[in-house]
Amino acid sequence: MSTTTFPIQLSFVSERPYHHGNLRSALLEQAESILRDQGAEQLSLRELARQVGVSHAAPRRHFQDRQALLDAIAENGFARLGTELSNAFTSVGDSFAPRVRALAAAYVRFATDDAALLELMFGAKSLDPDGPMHDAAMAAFDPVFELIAQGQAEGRLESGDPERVGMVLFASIQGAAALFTAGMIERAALDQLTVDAITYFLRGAQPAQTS
Amino acid sequence: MSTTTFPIQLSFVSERPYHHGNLRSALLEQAESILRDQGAEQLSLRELARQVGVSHAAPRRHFQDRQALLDAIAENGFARLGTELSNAFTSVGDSFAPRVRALAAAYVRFATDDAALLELMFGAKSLDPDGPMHDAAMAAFDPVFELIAQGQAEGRLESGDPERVGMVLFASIQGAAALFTAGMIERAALDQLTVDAITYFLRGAQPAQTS
DNA sequence: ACCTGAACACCGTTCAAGT
DNA sequence: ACCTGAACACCGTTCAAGT
Repeated sequence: MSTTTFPIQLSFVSERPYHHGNLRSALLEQAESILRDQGAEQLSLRELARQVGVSHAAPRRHFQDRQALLDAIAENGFARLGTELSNAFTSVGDSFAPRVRALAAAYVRFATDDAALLELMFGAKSLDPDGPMHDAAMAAFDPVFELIAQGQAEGRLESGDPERVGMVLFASIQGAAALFTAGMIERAALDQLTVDAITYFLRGAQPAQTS
Repeated sequence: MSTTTFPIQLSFVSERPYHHGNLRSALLEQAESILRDQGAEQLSLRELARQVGVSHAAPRRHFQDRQALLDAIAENGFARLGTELSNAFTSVGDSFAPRVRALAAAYVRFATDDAALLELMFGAKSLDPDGPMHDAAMAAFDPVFELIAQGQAEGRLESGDPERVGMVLFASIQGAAALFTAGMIERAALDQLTVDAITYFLRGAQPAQTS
């Protein structure tokens, strides 16, 4: 009779002995799954502990309170978003316009795949300037600003602080995803909106006509 | 000895006898105030009832559950947003560009004045197509689409479904406000971003050059 | 070091009963 | 019609105690 006969959510990540050494990651993993399926409001520490198979007080060792757990999830989210944007940037050749489309598509995919996570990430108060998560969050968007710099170097975008120029693109894509996850527009309208937002951005952010 | 000696939150709206006839609006008003100050998560039905001076079961007569209260608040929000956008549209002369700026400014003001309310409005599941609140929500943005139609009629915007064209502007302004309320950018950056979003939209949505 | 069990002060929701 | 009070099944958080 081994001690772990029940195949309780082994999940993707690990097949280690459980209970000792990786409670923290088991909690995070399960919490992310609940978040995705039920939303942040339905995420209860007690239920989470139950599903992972520990007492309701055990999570306290790893997360001081509910908010600390949510913050940790959000931080994971920014890390994953960063790698996904980075992948999109490098996996599509090196011309400017396709990269813009790939980056926007990657962001929209991330946002719509796990709307509750994105909401959590943007709801995290720790995001504000000088907050502990601000740098990690901004780092995720580095590929966007790098791309803007490329567009400027190639004369396709007006000059100026890449963060300032890129923020316009970022805001419109973020807004588009928000309209979809809020249910205001349907999937097809989101795709159309994404294309339009990119088109208008590229035309609107061109250097002033010189002829 | 009158029955109402304590001046418990008389608030703005009414000075009617209280307790009889207007519990519903008293609850809504107080709930909106709590929402603005503390956020939706801190809004407890029991505490709300306490503050309004009724038993914890009394709200049930007017709101079947917590979600119904939140939905009602969101609906009020869309109504108020509608009138504020409408006011912005009509209170600034009738030229196109100033109207765009006024509308954007009004939206940003609404969003940043009461971020928790906007989050609630966009979080309301009842927003999706065929949901009970979708029409009321879309109606609030009528001034935006009307303005787009004006821009098209004056040859300043490319033709096409005004909803499609306007959605790009709407998304970018909404995204800008979201970046601010999330704490990612500061107030000054939001103002700059709003200006840039409008500029890029106006240039990018121009009819194709014909010469 | 890591986890448990009991305890405390809250919730939302329901329902019989009061006026 | 509108509200109350008790009850139920949950919470998050804390803390002494176990191994």
